[in-house]
Amino acid sequence: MRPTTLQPAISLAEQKAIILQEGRRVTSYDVALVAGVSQSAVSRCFKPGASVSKKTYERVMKAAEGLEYIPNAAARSLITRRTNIVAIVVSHSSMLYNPAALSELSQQLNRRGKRALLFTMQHEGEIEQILTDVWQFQVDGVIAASKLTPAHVEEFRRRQVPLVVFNRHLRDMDVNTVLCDQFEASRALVSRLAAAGHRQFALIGGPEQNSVARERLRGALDRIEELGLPAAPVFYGCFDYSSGVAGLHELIARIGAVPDVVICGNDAMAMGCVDAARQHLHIDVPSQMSVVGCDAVEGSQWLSYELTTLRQPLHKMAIATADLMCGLIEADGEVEAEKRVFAAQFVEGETARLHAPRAVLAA
Amino acid sequence: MRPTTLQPAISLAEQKAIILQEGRRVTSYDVALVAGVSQSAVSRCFKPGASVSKKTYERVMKAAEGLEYIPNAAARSLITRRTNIVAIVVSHSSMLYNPAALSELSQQLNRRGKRALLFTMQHEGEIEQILTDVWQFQVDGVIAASKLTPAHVEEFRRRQVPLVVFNRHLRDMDVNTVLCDQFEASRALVSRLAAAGHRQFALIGGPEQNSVARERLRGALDRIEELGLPAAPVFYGCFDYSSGVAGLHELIARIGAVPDVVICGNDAMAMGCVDAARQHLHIDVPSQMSVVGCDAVEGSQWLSYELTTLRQPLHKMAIATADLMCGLIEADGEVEAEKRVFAAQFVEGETARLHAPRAVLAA
DNA sequence: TTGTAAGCGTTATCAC
DNA sequence: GTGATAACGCTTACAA
Repeated sequence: MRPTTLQPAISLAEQKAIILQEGRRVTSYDVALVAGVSQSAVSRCFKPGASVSKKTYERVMKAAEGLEYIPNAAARSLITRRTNIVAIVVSHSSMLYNPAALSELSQQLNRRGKRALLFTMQHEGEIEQILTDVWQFQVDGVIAASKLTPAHVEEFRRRQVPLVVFNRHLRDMDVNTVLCDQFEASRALVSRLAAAGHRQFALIGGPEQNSVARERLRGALDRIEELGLPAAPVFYGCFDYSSGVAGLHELIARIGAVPDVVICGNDAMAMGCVDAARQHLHIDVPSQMSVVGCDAVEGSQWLSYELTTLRQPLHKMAIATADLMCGLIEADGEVEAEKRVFAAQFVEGETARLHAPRAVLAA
Repeated sequence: MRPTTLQPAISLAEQKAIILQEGRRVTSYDVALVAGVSQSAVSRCFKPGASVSKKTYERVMKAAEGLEYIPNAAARSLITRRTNIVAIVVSHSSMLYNPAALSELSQQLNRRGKRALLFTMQHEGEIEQILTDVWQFQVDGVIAASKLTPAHVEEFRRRQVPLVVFNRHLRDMDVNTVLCDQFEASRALVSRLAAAGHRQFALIGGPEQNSVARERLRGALDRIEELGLPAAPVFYGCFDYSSGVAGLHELIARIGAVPDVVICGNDAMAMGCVDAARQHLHIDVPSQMSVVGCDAVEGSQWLSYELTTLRQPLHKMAIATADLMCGLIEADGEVEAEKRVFAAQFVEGETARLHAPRAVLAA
């Protein structure tokens, strides 16, 4: 380290010239030199709640401003073992189909003094590579909206990196989780639709590997069986609009008739299904067939759709996730894994018939 | 630093136990101890293209794997002055209304070995706070999709942090920029619509402060005037669906008649406008009135809308942005500011009449 | 309250 | 090729 000789304070302009000439960055040492104090005094001035005299503080701050000094986070984190960075791991598709979630998460983290390091993946398989990077960057924690194996979770524990799983159901894993109870929501949805007289259900689900999509399907199928309704065919889509279009055509072919109601794994597919019904097949929605989505994204409530759907309390979930994460970072050690489960909110919309018709006609 | 005594190599298990007991992280020093080499040898093994013998390399890697060692990026960046982190500054609204842009950018950066540190802002005013953070984190560069003052740009230059402005028009500023030529696209759009016989234009723009929105308006107004068409009233919305609905009502009130065509600053507003026309006002689109959007987002091409709009080559723009940024980081010094301008692609859709009717009737 | 000095975990520059 | 050793810019005992 450079000697911390305490000279009577060099002029700001002089020091600025030196820095510029040497082509280096402004350090706390430069500030100390100009302010005429020790380097550690400068450091203390930038630490909230440290003991510094008013006089010292002012001289340091003046010098710091003059030099446009800003502490180097890398150097700080090296010793504090905190980066104030939280990684968010998210798939390309959840970003496209539910951008609000990422936006909310990022905002809630920012509000708590954390920054979001974004990792997007095309395929869930890229997780290995991403985790290697995550370890390198020494992030304070990871918020994952992606599939994780027990081995991955175990590695988080070993490395003592806090992990919160967002909106994924990691069955039987002891891991912090914030999610919406898709299973229960789907069950309740089926109950309500059945009460309105719907009997033949058909399902357009998300990708088979996706845990959220799976839960939604499971809940619906579970309740359909429980109620003794006719078996519901399932079409596995990939969350995009065209899956909804293709799904409806396929399901009708399989059943050999128009189903009473189609439950879709997200809104984009539901809107595809509505459009296919109305525009390709001239089926009136909801009088001839009901369609239900999931997520209540922006466009789903626009006049051309007014989709019947389930809204996830994204804002609350983001708050819970950020709180949980910050708690874990503070705790800095063994804490019981916590699961915060939220209920989905039903959005009535205009694409499902929710009351029994005057006279229920048997087909 | 700890002494680098060269003992004959300690056993992996033993060293693991020590680390666990001391509760510290695995360092290159631990790996060196187990592999029976110097710490600097370990460092070299993790630097691509460094000169190490095969034998040393293998011993080091074996020890590293056994200890699950991963280099600490903070320590590395302290000396290399590279963090491999690029900040992306983006407003809440562009994230919601154009999530694909962020997704593409993040992906292109990842592909080039850079990570994206995400900064979202609610209001463009938060930029000050964000920049302070950006300097702290010593990011290698910043991609900004937000308004910047000349003072901000100057600070980037002073701090020698590469800056690429994405899809914003910073008039008269010497700054790297990747954007779509909104002005020209709007002019061309008006020309085409005028050729199809539209005379009375009306405009629903984005927020007045937003530079992209402003360019779109300017281009349209410019060409409308040039063609000697009737003055077009402007409604300033805020990029959301309801602005489109409100905008149409307001514009019709102002003109005292239904305009021939409404040009909207983005797709969400255009879809609002289409819905308001069809469902509130019973105006047929496009036979009685044309509506044009901008961006060609996901939902705009769905059957219920099939919006006439302008597509920005987002993928290409993201590639250009990432390339430009990486080039700047490599160059590490004075480079001429570069502006890469892309042309918007016209999407015909079904909400605008694009050919002159058989007989053009004067009102 | 303040200054001294010892790290944090790397990379880079040397001799050997 | 390899190992000492000096940075990088900061925080934090500890001594004064």
